[in-house]
Amino acid sequence: MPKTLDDIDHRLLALLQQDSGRTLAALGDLVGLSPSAVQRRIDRYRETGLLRREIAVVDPSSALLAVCLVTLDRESPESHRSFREWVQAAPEVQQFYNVSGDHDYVVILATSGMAHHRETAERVIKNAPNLRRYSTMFVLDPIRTTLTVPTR
Amino acid sequence: MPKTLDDIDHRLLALLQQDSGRTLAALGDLVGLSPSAVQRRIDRYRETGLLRREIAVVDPSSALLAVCLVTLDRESPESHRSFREWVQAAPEVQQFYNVSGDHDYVVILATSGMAHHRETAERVIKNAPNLRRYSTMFVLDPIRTTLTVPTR
DNA sequence: TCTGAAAGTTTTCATCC
DNA sequence: GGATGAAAACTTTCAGA
Repeated sequence: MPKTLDDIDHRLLALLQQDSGRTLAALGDLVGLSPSAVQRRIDRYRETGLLRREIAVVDPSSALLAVCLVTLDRESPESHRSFREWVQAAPEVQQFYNVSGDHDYVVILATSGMAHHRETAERVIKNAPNLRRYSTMFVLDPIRTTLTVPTR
Repeated sequence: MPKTLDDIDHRLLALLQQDSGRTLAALGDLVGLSPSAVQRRIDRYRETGLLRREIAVVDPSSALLAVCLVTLDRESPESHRSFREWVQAAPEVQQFYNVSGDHDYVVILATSGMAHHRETAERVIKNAPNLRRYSTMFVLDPIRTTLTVPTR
């Protein structure tokens, strides 16, 4: 249970989401806290599950990104379940959302090029049972790619 | 200039994109290299710009995510430029792609709830000059949210 | 209960082989 | 690519507010 976060917590979380490579001392300077106080707060974020992990970000311009919109044929739970499992098994699936509206899923594929993309789309999406509709938008320019979410 | 990456580089980069919290010793064990050799490789990734930074990942289920598809009215460079600037200025814009196909842009908004979303969509997107079409898919379940890209 | 400071431990960095 | 010593960071503990 995340206890109520104060203003310093929000600033700290925003900083960590932008760049977690800073030292505790540097973070402390930025928010006005001692390094140990900063560390205690970060520990709490991890314990409560608010902070999941740290990752290294690779330059996305070296990859081919594609946003795929998927609609399945029916609302049968089995077809959704098997579709999810199939998609989740693919390492090329960078993001995978169940969404509201005309489509059921948004799948963002990250591949090394068009040949790899075609192979992946074929294997991961087009082979899905009960696939009704499927469209692809290729990313021409990844203007911003973050995972930042607001904490308040 | 990324020199040609060998197999160990690819494995190292995959590990770092999954979780960069590991020590050099742990990484070395996983790929069969000494800690200092691992460090040299990581330094090279940073120098060449392949590795941009490290970030902390906050649990996305605490936020309201929305995938917005945007089409502008004309191909006038000015309207695209001003739209980009306007969108880029908003901290709620988690991802922002220029894409091929019927739509011009995909914008993923991360907000604290529906009230925040409506305010943000109004401010960031609906006020755009030359906005032709705009649709929103709310994320019901963020099944996978990574920034992983293939390195080969 | 939370903060800040200091001691002990681990990791990282630079140089050498 | 590996190994070593030096520097830096992190973790733990403890005293104070």
